[in-house]
Order: sequence, then structure tokens, then C-alpha cells
Amino acid sequence: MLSEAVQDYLKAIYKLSRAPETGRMVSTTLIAERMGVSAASATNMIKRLAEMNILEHRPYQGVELTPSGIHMALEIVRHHRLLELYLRQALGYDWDAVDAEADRLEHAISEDFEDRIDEALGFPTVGAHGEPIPTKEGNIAETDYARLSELTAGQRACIRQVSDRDPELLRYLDQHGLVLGTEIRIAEKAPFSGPMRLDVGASGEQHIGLEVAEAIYVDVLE
Amino acid sequence: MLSEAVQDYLKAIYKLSRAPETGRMVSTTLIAERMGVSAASATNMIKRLAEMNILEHRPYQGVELTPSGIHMALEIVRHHRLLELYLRQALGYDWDAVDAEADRLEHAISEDFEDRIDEALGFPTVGAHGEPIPTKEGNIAETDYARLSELTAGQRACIRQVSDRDPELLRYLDQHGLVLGTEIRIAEKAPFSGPMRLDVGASGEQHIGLEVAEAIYVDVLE
DNA sequence: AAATGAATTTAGCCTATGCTAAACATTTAG
DNA sequence: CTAAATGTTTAGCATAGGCTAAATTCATTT
Ligand SMILES: [Mn+2]
Ligand SMILES: [Mn+2]
Ligand SMILES: [Mn+2]
Ligand SMILES: [Mn+2]
Repeated sequence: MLSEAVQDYLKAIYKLSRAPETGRMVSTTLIAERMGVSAASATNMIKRLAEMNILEHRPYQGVELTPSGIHMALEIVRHHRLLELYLRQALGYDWDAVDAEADRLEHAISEDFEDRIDEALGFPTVGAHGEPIPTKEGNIAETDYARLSELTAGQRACIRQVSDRDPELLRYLDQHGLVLGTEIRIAEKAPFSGPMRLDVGASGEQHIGLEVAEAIYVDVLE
Repeated sequence: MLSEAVQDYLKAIYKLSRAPETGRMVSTTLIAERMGVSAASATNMIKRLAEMNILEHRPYQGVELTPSGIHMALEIVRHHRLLELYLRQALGYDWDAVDAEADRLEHAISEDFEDRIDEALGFPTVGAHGEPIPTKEGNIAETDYARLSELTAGQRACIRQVSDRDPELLRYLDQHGLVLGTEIRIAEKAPFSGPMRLDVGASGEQHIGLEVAEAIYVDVLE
């Protein structure tokens, strides 16, 4: 069994390797930053992960997960996302509280537990923040959402996914009616990376900053 | 926060100190045996627990939990027993499977999670195997059950609690109708620590060995 | 009272995971 | 094209939690 630390690094590296900002190779510094450890500690762990054939390490270049590493990462991600959804739907957690709880539980549950909550949730394919849930076989749906920040005035869109990294941001989104499935129209986009003015259905008109708009993923309508 | 290892030692020591077989002082060997570690490892951990004021260590004599140690132990026991009941009632786990799962989850859940499953279960006071569930304030009901093995022919009793240590035993009990709340009558008790013959309501007549009878706790009727 | 044997502790070692400081490699700027 | 800045690795160290083997203490038996 992979240790909790190994699992957390693995998940972090997987997510970084999928982020649009990052290339295929993930740097030591980025990993260290995300994990909240020193670069030296990250290097140390990277070498052990390479030893375990979880990833390939090109010194001074970065790391890339092996197919087997990706598979292991998806198992952890599946645990995490099923747990988040279960906490939300079965236990009434708020949107912004599920991530921290799932981050600990994901290492403690058995495959049996995973299967039981999967069934209790009706075999969901999308998580609490709109992320695709990997299948038990290790497949994950590719999504092709646009960032809200990329849209221009006049466009309409439907919120499909939000970043789950910052609970405060999630609370902000919730208060402004920017939840999954909401349809919005960009009323105005200020130049020079300025704020956006949105028509948010029942929640009326909202002004949001660029950082917020970058954390919202949408399907552009028509 | 107490580490997982510390929590597990603490829970084990608490339970050993409450077992009727053990005196007030719990020996190093007993702790080592229960934890599945060497005696030297147990000594090592005992010294750290003493340093943390979780227990008092009388070298070569044994250990005794401090009031604060008992309080911490009861928090872990509460987590464990609430989780067992939740796994059983909300997720349909079998009687014999809940302990292993709860043993890992007990270290991962938050106080919020604890409160939510407590509420979902209707604030139960008794766990999946009949054990009293400590309150959030750190109180636990004293029970005064007899072991089924102590009863004699002709007596009637109601099953109130069973040992949760051995999944195989739990499966055996389940198959023979010896579940919580079942009323039984001792039909015969063979001498020299022999087996017992029981009338078990709907499940008819059952013959059980002494080891089984010692793991069943009952209220003697009238 | 001394000897034996069981329980316990000590000593010395190991792995996992973190750290800081120093050394080294790569990238960027002059 | 070299030099500074930046990123990465290495070296050396720490703590938590395990282990075995040896030493020590306590209880029991002669
Ligand atoms: Mn999450
Ligand atoms: Mn985690
Ligand atoms: Mn249990
Ligand atoms: Mn445990």
C-alpha cells in the first residue's frame, strides 16, 4: 500500500500535469510549492517515486508520471471525488468544506467503501465541483471547457466546473449564484484584465474579478 | 494533533485498562501483544506517551492513563463506535466488517463529520456491537453485563453486547441467531468448561463453546 | 540466599519524511 | 559569451515509529 504522503504527492503531480498552464513535465518547484514542502524534500520524494516506477525523473528538467503512475493517481482522485460528493449529498456538507475532509478520508477508505458510496450516489460521473470522476477501471472523461475569463461581452455560457482549491472562493461563488449549471451572459468585460459584468439569471447582475473568472469553467452556449 | 500510532496505542491501552481480566495497571507485554509490535517498541511508545502526559509509567510495573489520557481515549472510541454504526446503518456493512473500516476512518474524520453522523444516526448511545458510545463531553455509560459463560442451566438472558475483535466469531454468532436483543435460555451447561446448549428463540437450539460464550454479554432476566 | 526464568528496558540500528545550507546546473541578462 | 539569477540536487541532520539483541529487574523456586 502506498503511504499517505506518496498518495498526496501522486495526486498533486497528476493534477499539475493536467493543468493547462503546465507542460507535460512538472517541475520540482511546482510540486514543492503545491505540497507545502521545501524543494529539497520534493526532490527526495521524487527520487523515491521514480524508484517505485510511479514517474520518470529527468534531473533538472522535471517529472512525468508513468502509465502505471497515472492509473494509481486516478484511483486516489476517484476516492477524493466520490467522497466529496458523498459528503455533500449524504451528509449535507457545504460546497467549500468537502475538499479538506475528503483529503484525509481518501487515504482511509477501502475499495468496499468506495463501491458502497458509488452505489449510494447512483454511480455519478461528475463530482461536487463539476470534475469528472474517474471510473474504477481508471478512465477519466476528457473535458473541454472554456475559462469564463476567456469569453467576451455578449457571449452566453453554462457553468460546468469550478476550482476546488480555495474554500473562500467557493463561498464567494455560492453567494453570488455562480454554481454548477447556472447560465450566465457576459454583459461587459473591462479591458486590461479588468473585471467582468455578468447577468446571472435569478441572482441578477454580478461583477467579478479576473481571478474569479479564471476559476470558473464553462460551456459556451450556441 | 495526536498521530495515528499514538491514537491507536491510546485506544488499545484504554480498552485493556477496562477489561475485567486486567488490573488497573496495564503491562507492556499486553500492550505490545494487542498492538502487534515488539515489547521494545511498546516501551518506546509508552515513554513518549508518558512524556505527553497521556499516561503514567511505573517502570517494570505497567502504565495507567491520566484523566486527560482517558478523555482523549474516549474521543477516539466515540469516533470508532459512531463510525461502526454509521457503516452498518447507512452503508449496509455487515456486522463483522465494520471494525476494520472504522479502525482506519476513526483517525481521518473531523469533529464536524462526527457531529453529522451522530445526527444522521439519531444520537445513538449504543454501538454496532452493543458497546456504549461515549458522549462528546467524554462520559461513558457504565455497563454491568454478565458473560453468557457465567450463567447456569435454566437461566434466561438477553444479549446486550458482543466482542468486536474477531470478525469470524461475529459471523458465527450472526449465523446462529446470536445477535443483539436476542433472548436465550440456557438449556444445559456441560461441566469442566464444556459447551452450552441454548434455546435461541426463532433460531432453535444451539450448542456453543466456552470461548464463544465468553464473548457474549447479557442481561440476566428476572 | 542464591539461582533461574520471565518481563521489561536499553542500545543500536533501520526506513519514511521532513528541514537547512551548500553545491551544482540551467536560464537569462548584460 | 560570460556572469548573475534562478532552479535543482546533494549533504547532513532531525523526528516518528518500527526492529533485534543484550542488559536489567522482578518474581519464583530451590
Ligand atoms: Mn477536491
Ligand atoms: Mn490527501
Ligand atoms: Mn470496533
Ligand atoms: Mn485505528
